[in-house]
Amino acid sequence: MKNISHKVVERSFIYIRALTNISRQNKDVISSAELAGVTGLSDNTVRKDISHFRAVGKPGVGYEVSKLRNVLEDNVLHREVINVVLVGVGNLGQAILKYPGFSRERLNVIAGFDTDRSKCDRKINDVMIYPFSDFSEKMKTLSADIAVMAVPAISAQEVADRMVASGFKALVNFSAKALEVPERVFVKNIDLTIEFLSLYANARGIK
Amino acid sequence: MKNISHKVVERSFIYIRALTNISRQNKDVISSAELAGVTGLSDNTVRKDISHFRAVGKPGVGYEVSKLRNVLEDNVLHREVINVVLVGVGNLGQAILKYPGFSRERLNVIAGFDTDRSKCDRKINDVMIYPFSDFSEKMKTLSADIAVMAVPAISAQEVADRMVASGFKALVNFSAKALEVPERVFVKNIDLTIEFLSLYANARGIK
DNA sequence: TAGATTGTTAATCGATTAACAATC
DNA sequence: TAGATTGTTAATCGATTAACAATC
Repeated sequence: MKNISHKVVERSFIYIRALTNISRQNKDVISSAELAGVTGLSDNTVRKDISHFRAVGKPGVGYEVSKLRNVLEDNVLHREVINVVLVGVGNLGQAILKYPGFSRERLNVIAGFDTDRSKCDRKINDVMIYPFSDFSEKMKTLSADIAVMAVPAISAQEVADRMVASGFKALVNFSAKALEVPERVFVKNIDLTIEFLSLYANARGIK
Repeated sequence: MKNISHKVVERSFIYIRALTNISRQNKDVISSAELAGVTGLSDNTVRKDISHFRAVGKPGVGYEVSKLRNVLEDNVLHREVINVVLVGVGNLGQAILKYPGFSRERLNVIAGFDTDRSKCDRKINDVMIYPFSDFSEKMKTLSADIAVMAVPAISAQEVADRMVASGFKALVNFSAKALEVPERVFVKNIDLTIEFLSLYANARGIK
């Protein structure tokens, strides 16, 4: 279980989801080529990725669906419930609170925070929203794994600092700000504007 | 302007945005090291990226901010207005319709579509929502560059097929489905669940 | 057994980092 | 001029693809 790259981990979750669908169709065995087909990857990549974990396939036959899923889930911790807190309950924040995909995969939003008091002290989609000024205090009683920032770029660094101070090691940053955090903290930047612009540029053929 | 990778294009937009901020501070010249600082990249990467375009820096001095921005904008087509259509006006779709970052960067949502008729024939954030059954017909009169899919995985392939049939070459796919499209069509997959799960796995130390 | 498919090693490809001569 | 910084080439690193012996 050494030196598994972020890309392999990411694809492992894609395999897990595909295998879940496949087992619903009462299919017990799948080849790397078939799994590649449904995930849009190559059979080489599938076999290579799986080989990072415990060998579980049968040459000439393929992979037992449930066994492969178990091995992958064990290795990427898919069995655990992941608690998420959200800072910034604007349009994007509320969409995240209501995102139907999360609960299916054990992602559990346990609290929201906002500086706008009119949004606070009520529930959205069963999730309580608190004033951001209470963040550090609240986090003493809540146990969370990931913090999501759906805040404007201007306040992003300040929010990140508070999260780091509260001990978060994993931040999702939807703002346009490049966050400065200690090396031990993992930041996933999701910048919709950049994604859209670069997709367009690529499709228009900058190459 | 040959063989510019997607990553270089993406970072070019990040540089453009940083340079816009910097020029507001009445700073005329910037070094690769300074630009690296504000974008969270390395000075080597900054210089290497810029070198893909027309040389514009002065050894010993740095880059003229406005000139560098112009060169980058020209090369990644940042001057153009990009028209976007949205299919799926659920929570995530509505957040996209209202996303404040888009208009600042010339991303212009021109229409929304949904199968739920109760969402149709009205405006959300000034954008008209139409029944998805009218998609192909409507697209004959609208001119759009990017199509965004914020629909459930189950209907994603069908929606993508309609978009391809209407001539779209660039799709943003927020669903969990791996889309099958012709090679000429560019797909950007943004799967929030996978992003969150893999961030957590990485932070927990799968390595 | 013959055919199919794994697990793994080697080859390729691409991206990042290092280094430094050129030059402002 | 001396110091600073570019543009570019070379070195390194990592990820993907190809290929095939092992084996079910």
